[in-house]
Amino acid sequence: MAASTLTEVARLAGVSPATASRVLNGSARKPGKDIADRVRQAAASLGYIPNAQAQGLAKSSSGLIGLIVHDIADPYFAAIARGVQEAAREQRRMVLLATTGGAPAEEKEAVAAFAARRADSIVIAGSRSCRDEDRDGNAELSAELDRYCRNGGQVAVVGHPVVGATALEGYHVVKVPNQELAGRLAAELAGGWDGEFVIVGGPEGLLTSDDRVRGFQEGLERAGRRPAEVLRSAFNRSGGYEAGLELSARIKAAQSEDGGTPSPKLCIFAVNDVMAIGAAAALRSEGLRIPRDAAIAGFDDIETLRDFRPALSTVRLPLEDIGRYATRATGGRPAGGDGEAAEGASFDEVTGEVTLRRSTGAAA
Amino acid sequence: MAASTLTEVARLAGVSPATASRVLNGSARKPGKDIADRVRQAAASLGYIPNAQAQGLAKSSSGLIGLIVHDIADPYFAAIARGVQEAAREQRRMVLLATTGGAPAEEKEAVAAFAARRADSIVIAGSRSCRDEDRDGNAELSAELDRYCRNGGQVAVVGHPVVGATALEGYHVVKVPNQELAGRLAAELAGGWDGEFVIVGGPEGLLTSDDRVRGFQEGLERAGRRPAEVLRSAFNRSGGYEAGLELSARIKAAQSEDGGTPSPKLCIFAVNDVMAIGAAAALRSEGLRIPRDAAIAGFDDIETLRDFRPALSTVRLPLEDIGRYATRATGGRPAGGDGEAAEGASFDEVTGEVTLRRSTGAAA
DNA sequence: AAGAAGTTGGAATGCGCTTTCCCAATCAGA
DNA sequence: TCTGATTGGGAAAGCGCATTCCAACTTCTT
Repeated sequence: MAASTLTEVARLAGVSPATASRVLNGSARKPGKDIADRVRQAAASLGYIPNAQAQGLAKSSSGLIGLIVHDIADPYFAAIARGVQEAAREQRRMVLLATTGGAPAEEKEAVAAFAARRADSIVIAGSRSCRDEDRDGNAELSAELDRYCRNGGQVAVVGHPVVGATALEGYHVVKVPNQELAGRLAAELAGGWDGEFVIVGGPEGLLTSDDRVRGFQEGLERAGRRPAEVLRSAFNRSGGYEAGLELSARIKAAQSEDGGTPSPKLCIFAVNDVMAIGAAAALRSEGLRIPRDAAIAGFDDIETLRDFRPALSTVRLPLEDIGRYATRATGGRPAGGDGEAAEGASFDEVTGEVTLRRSTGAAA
Repeated sequence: MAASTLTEVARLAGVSPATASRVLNGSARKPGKDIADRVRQAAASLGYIPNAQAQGLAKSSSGLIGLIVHDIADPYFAAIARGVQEAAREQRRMVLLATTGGAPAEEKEAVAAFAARRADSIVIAGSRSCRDEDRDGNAELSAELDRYCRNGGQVAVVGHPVVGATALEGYHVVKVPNQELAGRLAAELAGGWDGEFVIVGGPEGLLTSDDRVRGFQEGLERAGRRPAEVLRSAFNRSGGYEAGLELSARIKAAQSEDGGTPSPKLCIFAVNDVMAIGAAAALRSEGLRIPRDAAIAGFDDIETLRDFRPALSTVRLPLEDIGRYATRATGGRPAGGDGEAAEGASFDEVTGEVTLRRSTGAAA
């Protein structure tokens, strides 16, 4: 028994399908009150649920918004997803989810799949990559996005524009000032710290990581410090853990070396919170204490990690808002509405806030 | 410029749409090699992307799977979502996401929306509620689910069956032995603890919470302990925090009361990890230490929380698997396949594992 | 009071694709 | 060489809905 159709409802109500359609779905033309009631009643008694696919086909628009993340279980993406979800709800649209592990080739597949489903818009979160191995993937991805936009799709990407993408109409970027914020973090850290700095970064070519590394170095330079060494590992907790082990060894070596007088301590900047937590776990597993033996800071201010002790110094990013903005950017009228300039690509920018806590020796 | 259509491809290839359809999408009939190549080439040169809506309409099946969670940013749901997503990928389907905050009425809306989109199946995660205020919502939800199943939809719910739902064909439940596991946790805890127990639970009527509370009490009883007092608050971090404040006051009072000789310490069981973390944060903010002044245990073993110190005793649940199983249960052939019995509703069961850690004084 | 302007419901068309059903061509068997 | 069985491609009928165009009314206007 398939679900009942508009035609059945119409027949039961003794009207034409056209009329039934008009009353059941917001059409410009409102049929007479009595007829409308009859139709509505018929629909209710049949348990009629409009077929969104058919509606979509007829109107060529689906009420769908595609969300692309690296990993939905990563709290960073989960937070963004929440924002997207909320905004989608406001706009009475549903979100389609795709996870790609961050590979541009996979992302291209996801875009194609969304396009096939005629999603009205697509939100892409997760660091862009410009690594060599991703060159082809990026090219495919941007080609796919181009096509999607040209066919009237809206896309918003969080952070960086897709590598190689041309800025056509319907292409939005929610910019995240990673570099600047990392610089500010470095500056504030440098203000209260005499020791060396070391950066735990993701693989080279991951734009988000690179930006944060670069910004941090700039911040150090402005503060008159020498550049920090950069350790590279995976952009997740285990990457942080590995780097942490490496650093533990160094710290211990340094400690035993200079016998009594402790050398200036190390301050570790991990380019995101989960890496920082991983690194912290590694230090701890090696018997080191934070911030006694080393300070540590992250980036993102992941909610679930706020109860971590010692509280992690980090840069708060309005993750949920980012998701919301990205969604809204793709949301309203197609283009050139009443609002601000809306020709071609649009760029939103959010901001963050340096948040010093115990892990770098801050008071609270 | 709308995306190109099958007909255009067919025209370019000089064949009929029927033939084009047959070669481009897995049909039983395979056209001749030369023709197939021509069609494929035409499709490639046009950048043809099949319109999934139209396909869905024609075949009445969408390749969509709906996922309903309370909150996608909650790590519990995020983990389940990851499992669902993975399984969906295996089945070459896409997931539609809906968040409801746990209200049955909202869940009903979500089911209706999924039904409208003709999702092939629906996975519902998140505790069922049997509170009075949700009575109507539950009734609507189960009616909606019934209809959905009767129309050939597959639904899998995690934990408990939907309150009031009848077990028809296509209705699956992935059972989580909350009660038993909580009992085991209580037993193990009682083995190494002399003091009192207190339970921090969610609102009464939240089935998952209730089960865990009940199981814990049973475990205590079997261990010859008296039943624990139950504090109720919200089923999230802030609920845990509030309860934690309340408990802090009591602990302090008790401590000051019996001057030197410390009274037996309190062991707090929070019915999920985030509540436990909240409670722990509250104790800490009141200057209490764990496990020195009180022990604490949670439930779920949320991944992001594993680096929390002191490490949280908890019950590990295979969250990702749960999502996977639920998805697979709705996945394969409609019913009565080659596998096990498949008439009517089906029930899968996962299991968990008590994991004692530092927060309750365990060695490591 | 008669024609213009505005309503209101219905018939018909099309969205893009799948899937019978049909027909011409090919092949095996006799 | 002819018949019956296959095969391979095309024509056409929907899938369920929105929407344009029409026809039949109703309400104003002068």
